Amino acid sequence: MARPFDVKKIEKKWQDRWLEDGTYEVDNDDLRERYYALCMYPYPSGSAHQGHVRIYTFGDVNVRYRTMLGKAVLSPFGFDSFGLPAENAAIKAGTHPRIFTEARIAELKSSLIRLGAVYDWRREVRSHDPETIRWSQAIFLAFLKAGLAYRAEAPVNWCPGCGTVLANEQVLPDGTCERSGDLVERRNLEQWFFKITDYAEELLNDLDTLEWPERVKAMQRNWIGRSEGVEFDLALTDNPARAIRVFTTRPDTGFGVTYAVVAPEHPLLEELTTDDQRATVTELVERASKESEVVRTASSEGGAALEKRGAFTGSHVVNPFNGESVPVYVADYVLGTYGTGAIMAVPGEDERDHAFALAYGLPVVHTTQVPDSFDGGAFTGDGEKINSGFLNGLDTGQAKLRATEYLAENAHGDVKVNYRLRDWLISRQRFWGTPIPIVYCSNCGIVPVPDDQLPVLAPDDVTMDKTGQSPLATHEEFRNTTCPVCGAPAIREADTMDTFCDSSWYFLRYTDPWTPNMAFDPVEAAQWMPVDQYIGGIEHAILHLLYARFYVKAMVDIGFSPGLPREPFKRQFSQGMIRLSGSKMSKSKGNLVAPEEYFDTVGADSLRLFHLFAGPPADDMDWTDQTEEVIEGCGRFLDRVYRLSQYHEVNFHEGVDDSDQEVRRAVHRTIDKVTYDLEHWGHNTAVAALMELLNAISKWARSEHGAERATLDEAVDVLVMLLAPMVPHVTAELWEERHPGEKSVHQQTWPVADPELVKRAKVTMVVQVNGKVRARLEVPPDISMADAATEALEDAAISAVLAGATPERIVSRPPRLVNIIV
RNA sequence: GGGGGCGUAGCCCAAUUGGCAGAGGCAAGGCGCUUAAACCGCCUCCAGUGAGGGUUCGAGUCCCUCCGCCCCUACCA
Repeated sequence: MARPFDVKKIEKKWQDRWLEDGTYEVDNDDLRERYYALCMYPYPSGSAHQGHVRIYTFGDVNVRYRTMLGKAVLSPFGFDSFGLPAENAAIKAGTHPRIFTEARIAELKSSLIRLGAVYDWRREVRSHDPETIRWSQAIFLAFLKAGLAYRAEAPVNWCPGCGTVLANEQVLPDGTCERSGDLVERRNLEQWFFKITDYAEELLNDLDTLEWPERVKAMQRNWIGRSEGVEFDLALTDNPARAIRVFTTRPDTGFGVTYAVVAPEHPLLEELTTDDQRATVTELVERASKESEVVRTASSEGGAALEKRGAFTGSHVVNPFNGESVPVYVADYVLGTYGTGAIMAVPGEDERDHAFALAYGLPVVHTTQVPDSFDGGAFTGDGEKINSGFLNGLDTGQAKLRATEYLAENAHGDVKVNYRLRDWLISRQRFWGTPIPIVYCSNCGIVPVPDDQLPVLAPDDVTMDKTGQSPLATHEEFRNTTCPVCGAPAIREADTMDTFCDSSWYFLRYTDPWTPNMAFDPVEAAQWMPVDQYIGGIEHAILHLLYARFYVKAMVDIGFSPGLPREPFKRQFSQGMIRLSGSKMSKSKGNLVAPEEYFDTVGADSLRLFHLFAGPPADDMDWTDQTEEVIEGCGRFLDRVYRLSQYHEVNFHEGVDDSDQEVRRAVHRTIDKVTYDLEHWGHNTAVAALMELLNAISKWARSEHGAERATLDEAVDVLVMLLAPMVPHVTAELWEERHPGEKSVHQQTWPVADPELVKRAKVTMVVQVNGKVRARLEVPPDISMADAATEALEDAAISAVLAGATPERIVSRPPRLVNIIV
């Protein structure tokens, strides 16, 4: 038997119709209840791969399902079209990144349309469009004006061979450049930052209000990394007026301080270094400053094991707890960017300090009673204080409090909360990004480009390679300008903004890309926001989602978009990734499986159904040898639906009987099940339930006894409607065949289960004796505890087993089970 | 090192959240249809839940210990 329908023909037919009719376009004055459905806008890497298919299928099911629930669904799409790959590809191919990027966008768009995913394309946003650039720049300037943007020196990866700055991803684990193989160095450049740390506390606290996967929230919490402790002074032994300020979360271990450490970047290092130590200190500082971040971290498989390198500065400080003088070291394991850039070292209770102490022959003192089983070097657990003067005998918690008070009185101690989160470095020494709209004037300093001169657009004729600096810096015409304030000759900023800036507000632009002279009308945005369901890859769990949250909070606070909720994404979902032979399927890994061949053969509906059915949406999925067969199985299921819908080989009888009632019940239970599953990300079990329903209807309708006509009509209509969000083409076609002249299935109202029909008339209750199943009884679902027990005891099989014994205890859990203990 | 997750038929996965281990699918085998094969239809086979212990009338589910795999993060004091 051949396939009952022409897949390619009907898929094309409906895709054209959805586009032509604007079926999924929604206007801002729509009176229905609003729903904002959003998938993360993708970097346009070319035609879709299975990862795209998966996310956009989930997204599309949501859009179509919410629409059938009667909502005005905002379903926009756009492209994160700035970025490094386009720039590199353009350099390689000798073309312009825009040409390259727009060709990739066209490919991806075409894949999406062939997948049957529907969007309001009128609202399309692309990062590299001049209007988008304009508003990305306006937001930057608003941040600058509000004091949320500032300039500071920061290290970058510098490749001497390429004469350019590299992103961390371009540096290989051994610290060499992926293209030239040269050893990458660290260089300090003046760069722009956003003060995201101002929002650390709120970003952390508001996580509790979000309906996001726990693992994503956990990742953000770890990234923000709040820690409470004490900051205090370690006075110099030789000059008590001077002190090194340190931060610790373990003030209780103060008596165990046997040395102190400052970071190589510490401002006091110069002063601390004595002449006889200068040579070694300088050597260490130089080495540390040259090494790229990648090298510093790449070899750190299991951080604590990393070799600790340092040098004695020649100075000593006084431990405020016991008055002892301890040496000050400089070491690269202390970071200049965290806390105060200096620490008190407690080798008895900190593993890193212990490793350093061991390497440099420094004493180790334990201030916590270690358990008998402990045989390691540093004990980081809690316990009774020892060797700790006035803290002796206290537990860790009490000792922390007492030590904090002591430091406040004796060492300028202050309770302090530190965050791991750093300010966001947004400068990129790249061409293919949003230019930072700043001019440097020798008279006026840093001058923002006035609003009426936005957007600042990069010229097209820029050399992108081997320049020694940002590509834009080499373009004289762009670079040389006049100061907007005083009119004197001035220099334009040549760096571009991190592409995460673009993706931090694109979802606001979607809500109103039309109003002239505005990024979006805040009133319109406030009507749609927050996003009701945001879907995207787990790889964006931290940065993108955190930056976007920061942007929205900041934009509200500075008055750029008043009235918006402070959290942009109410519900977030991260679908699992697809693996091929063990590694993530991605363009960079070159292990893609293109969906196009499936569109041409089994069709988009079958492929969609496969992705929905393959497993729990949040779980990773392996693309295996068997996958092909499962996809075909999904196609077979659709064929069976099609034949059933046409009443192929179906028999009929007159009048409604028990068999018809049973099917009606199955239909309504399935409505319940599928609705629940779509709300709770159980797409795989929803599909299974629909397969089960098809089996049930099919068996009944094709039996000799046959089906009652109206019952079958309802059953098949419901089946088609429940399937519609998942397999939109075939269901649209079937609905049209079954209901010519009526509105499309996608405009139908989502079926509602009749509670009376969902209830089961009879339930099988298991009767156990001592945990062993001895009988099964058909009982009403609302049977009482007492009745359940009575019926169980009265059962012939049970009394036979009991043989007159008196039950010691009867556990009655109606209507599922009764367990008789003798 | 820290955080999160997973482990159930040959394979992908269910299990009403503590109540009969099996819903769905793939594969395999058989039968029917067919000149034959594919397609199609019907049927069958297959695990006691990674290992061990605990709580409970009852554990795949809760709690400990261990094993294996995956993801994130990492010298953050």
